[in-house]
Amino acid sequence: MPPATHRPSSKASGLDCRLAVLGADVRLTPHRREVFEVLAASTDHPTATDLYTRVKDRSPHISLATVYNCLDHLTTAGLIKLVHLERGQSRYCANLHEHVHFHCETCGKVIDAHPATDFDPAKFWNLPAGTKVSRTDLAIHGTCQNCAAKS
Amino acid sequence: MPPATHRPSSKASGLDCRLAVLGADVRLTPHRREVFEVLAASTDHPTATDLYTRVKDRSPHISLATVYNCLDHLTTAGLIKLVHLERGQSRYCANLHEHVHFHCETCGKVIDAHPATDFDPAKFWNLPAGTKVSRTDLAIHGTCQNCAAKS
DNA sequence: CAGTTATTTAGAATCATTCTAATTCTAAAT
DNA sequence: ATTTAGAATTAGAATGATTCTAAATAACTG
Repeated sequence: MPPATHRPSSKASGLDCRLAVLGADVRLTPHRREVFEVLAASTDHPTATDLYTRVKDRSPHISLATVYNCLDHLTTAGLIKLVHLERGQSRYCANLHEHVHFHCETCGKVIDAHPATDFDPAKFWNLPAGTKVSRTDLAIHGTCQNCAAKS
Repeated sequence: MPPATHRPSSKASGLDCRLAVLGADVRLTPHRREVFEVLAASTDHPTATDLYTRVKDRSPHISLATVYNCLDHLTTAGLIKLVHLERGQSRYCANLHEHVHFHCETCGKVIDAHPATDFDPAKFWNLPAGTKVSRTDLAIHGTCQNCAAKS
């Protein structure tokens, strides 16, 4: 094994690659890496406590405060997204492709939906002149396939 | 003055008119009416505690729990909208015209933006077959005119 | 290696919201 | 007008999510 570098994050990996591409400025500590990896492996838009539970399986001593802290740093760095769909816990998402969230009001499930065609919000809404857009969040609420079939 | 009817809400007014149009099913108690009126007169997407403060000027004995309760009923009835833009307090909005929310990440201000052209989310995103859409919430985050000018 | 800075931790604190139980109000029936 | 059942309101307690604090640990810089 090669000698350890100062930063555990400086090795080549999918995550570092992503870091490089995005020019994100986070020090990738082992905990941050783990939180990211667990989130990236999740498709269910987990909450902070969901992630805490999952990460504890690998790092039993991690604290909830650290999970929040890691999530904040990863969000600020643009490596993950924070999603607010309803009252209560925030949810997180590691899908950085352009997408929107479908939220089932019956079972609570959240599904990523990808664009069928180009979408530029500035084309559709009259924003005041001089407004700078940094990101858009579209949430589509309704009933999912499964729940619709049951009723 | 004509004799009082059983329901104070049964008189003609802008609000009743709206109720009739929407076929909403809420008993419009004086508190609910006041919460609605105060929200309708606000353009700043107030939180529950903002509204509590404002309504107290007219009804000093109203409780925060009642404000929450009124807001829940008005939301369920479709008379107002609940908006989740960031972590923390929910915001409310009495603008029922089709619109989206622009959120300034610098000053926190929320501005309604109205459509420049038709917008049908189903045209733009690939939702699973069988999905039923009940509503869409688009939040555009960025820097407002004022804040952009300052920096 | 020593000094400085960032991260992590456990637990306390805070904030937003919901719940509870008692009370008051409303609408309809007597 | 009185009674009744159900809904609305209240104050305060309880809950849940998140943030803060201070101490301990780990990582980077010179």
